[in-house]
Amino acid sequence: MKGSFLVQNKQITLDNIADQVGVSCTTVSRVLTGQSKKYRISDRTTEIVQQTARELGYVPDQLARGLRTKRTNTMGLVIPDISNPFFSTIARNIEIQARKVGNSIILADSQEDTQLEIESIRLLQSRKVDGLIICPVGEESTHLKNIISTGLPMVIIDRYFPKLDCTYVVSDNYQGALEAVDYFFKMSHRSIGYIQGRVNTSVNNERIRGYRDAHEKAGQPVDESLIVGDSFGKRNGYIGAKILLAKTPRPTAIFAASNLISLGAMTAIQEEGLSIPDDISIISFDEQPYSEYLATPMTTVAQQTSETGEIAFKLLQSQILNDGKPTTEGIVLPTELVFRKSVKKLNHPTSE
Amino acid sequence: MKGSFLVQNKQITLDNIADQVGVSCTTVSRVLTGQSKKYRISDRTTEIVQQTARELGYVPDQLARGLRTKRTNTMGLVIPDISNPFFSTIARNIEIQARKVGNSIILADSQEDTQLEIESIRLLQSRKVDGLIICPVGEESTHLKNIISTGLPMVIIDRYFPKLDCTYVVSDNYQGALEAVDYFFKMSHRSIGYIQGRVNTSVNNERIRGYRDAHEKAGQPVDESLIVGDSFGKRNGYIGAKILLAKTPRPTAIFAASNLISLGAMTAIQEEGLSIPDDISIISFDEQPYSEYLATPMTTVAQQTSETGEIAFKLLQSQILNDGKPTTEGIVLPTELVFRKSVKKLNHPTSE
DNA sequence: TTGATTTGCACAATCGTTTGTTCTATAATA
DNA sequence: TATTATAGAACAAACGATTGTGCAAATCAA
Repeated sequence: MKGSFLVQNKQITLDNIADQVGVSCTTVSRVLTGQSKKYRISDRTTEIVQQTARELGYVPDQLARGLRTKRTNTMGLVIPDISNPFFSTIARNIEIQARKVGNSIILADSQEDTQLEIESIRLLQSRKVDGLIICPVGEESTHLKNIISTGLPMVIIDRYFPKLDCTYVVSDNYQGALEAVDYFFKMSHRSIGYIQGRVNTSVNNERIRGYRDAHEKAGQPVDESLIVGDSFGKRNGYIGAKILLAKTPRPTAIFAASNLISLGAMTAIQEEGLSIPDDISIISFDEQPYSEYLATPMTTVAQQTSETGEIAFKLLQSQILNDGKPTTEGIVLPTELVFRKSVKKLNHPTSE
Repeated sequence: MKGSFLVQNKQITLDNIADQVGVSCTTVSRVLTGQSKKYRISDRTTEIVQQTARELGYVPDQLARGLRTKRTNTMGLVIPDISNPFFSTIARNIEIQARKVGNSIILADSQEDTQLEIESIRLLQSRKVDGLIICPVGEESTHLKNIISTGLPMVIIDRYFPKLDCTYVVSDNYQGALEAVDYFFKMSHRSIGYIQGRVNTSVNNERIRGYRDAHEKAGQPVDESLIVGDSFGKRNGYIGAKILLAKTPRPTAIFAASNLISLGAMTAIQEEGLSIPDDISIISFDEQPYSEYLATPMTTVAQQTSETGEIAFKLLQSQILNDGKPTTEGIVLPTELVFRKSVKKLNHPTSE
């Protein structure tokens, strides 16, 4: 019984409606796209067409429509790891904005791999997305340049490329890092380790710049050996912390470049039998829902993730409406240092 | 200069290639879809066509292709909140599997709203997805029944509907809850609060059943007033915990139905000046990357999120290949109780 | 009544692919 | 040499929607 004679229902088309009403499919199309007035379709006809369309449960075929109009109302989203709350929050807000205006999002997870990123883009192009929102994984940008030359509207999020003529939405990584390290100095720390993310990305470069400038402001030289690490992942946090903690004298503070890095660092700290903030202070980039619930509530550099998503979508949309030409160079969003318990005030500077 | 005379590059089509090579577009199509042998296209022609396709940078138009073949190699994914790590992990694994076979995922966030869920489904249908993976938000299922009668392949994840003839992938919520509450009893707890999620969902029903059966096994009556709450969100966790903690005598343990619920509960516990596990023990559904780093490392019921995504996609795919007819009734994945520090062993039962 | 307008709609091409069928040389067979 | 196979490729019709233009009938002006 159950579904054994199931037959794939046939799709209702404009022609079906046209036949039933006794008009041409042209007329049906014009009615259903709200162009009755423009093409002088009588009120009576308009009424009947709408009625039967409703009765038949007509759903426009976006493939056919897109083929003809060259607009799919679909955008591609390429991010390195959708399971990372930082990105999934961005994704969510992009999707919400998109749906508000009847657009859909095709999601591609590049898995932190430039090759997969390139493939993803190809796939999205073949699906005729109207535009692209992308968080590029690496320092490589020639494939991005290619997209631009293609005329496909694009906005880059989280990272940006100085030489690329492409709208971007990023956090003020420089300011965020500067404030964090400033704060360490204010709390009398002098030896501050930095576990960085992927090197040569704008994100990382800017944060390092902030780290350095904070040192300069404080009149402290930068100890290059205190800058460790090479990715935004948890494992790198663990390794980086291990290295820092093994140094003598041990740094009194760690600045972690991502939420995952700080998680990894916490494991290392725990293993060394040290405690936060008594033995070691820590500030982490990326505010998370759980930040305040950690063993020691974490002082973090919060980025505006929701806003990033919303703004990115709106910029992309305006670029699409502007014939594909960018309407803005880019937007940088301020960060906020949220103070909690993971930084200890030292009584006296630890270094000479 | 930069891009001011930018012109949207024209799309390369089969016809373009055909013209250049001097064959018909039929031939080009057949070569490029690997049907040279089948249609006896000479090796020479095959070679040249492939060559020029490459040179011209041909990318097939999936819209046109889909229009003709009725297959888009695109699937819809509808989930209540992509920013929730539980769902984003599932989403990630779905996407990874999908891309392995050249499929794309259109993401829709229903925002825990049945109305939006219905709209999302409509939108996905109009985009001609080959199938749907959905985590329905509510207890309502008539719109799902409609999809099934439409013949659109679908698999439901996380939740399921007994009366619906649709493949599902869920966790063994009953077993997970049973083990957790069992464990509480083993640790001599007798008064165990349960902060539930959305009522009348299969997830919640099963967990409550586990909660009850564990009581029965232990020969303990269920105090209905200890079952509180009505959603999987953080706010509900806070409110639920507030209510439980205000009771006299205060329950000695709380079972939280989601990661967000336990986060909210922790705020309440903190506000009451209580500490975990000394004053109150807690077990939370959903293992998270941060679970072990919490103020008190959290004992959790871990679900197989990655596997859920991977399996869901594969089931959907096999259903599609099977002419839309389900190949399995459904799959339930075991949970695992991961022991940490948030449950205290009581020395003697607290109640009579 | 005649010509000019307006009203209301239909024709047919088009978007880029796929695919069942047909067509034309050439090679094989008798 | 006449006939039949076969290899190699082209024709043309879809798929479902949009859209510039054309064409009657109805209305109006004179």
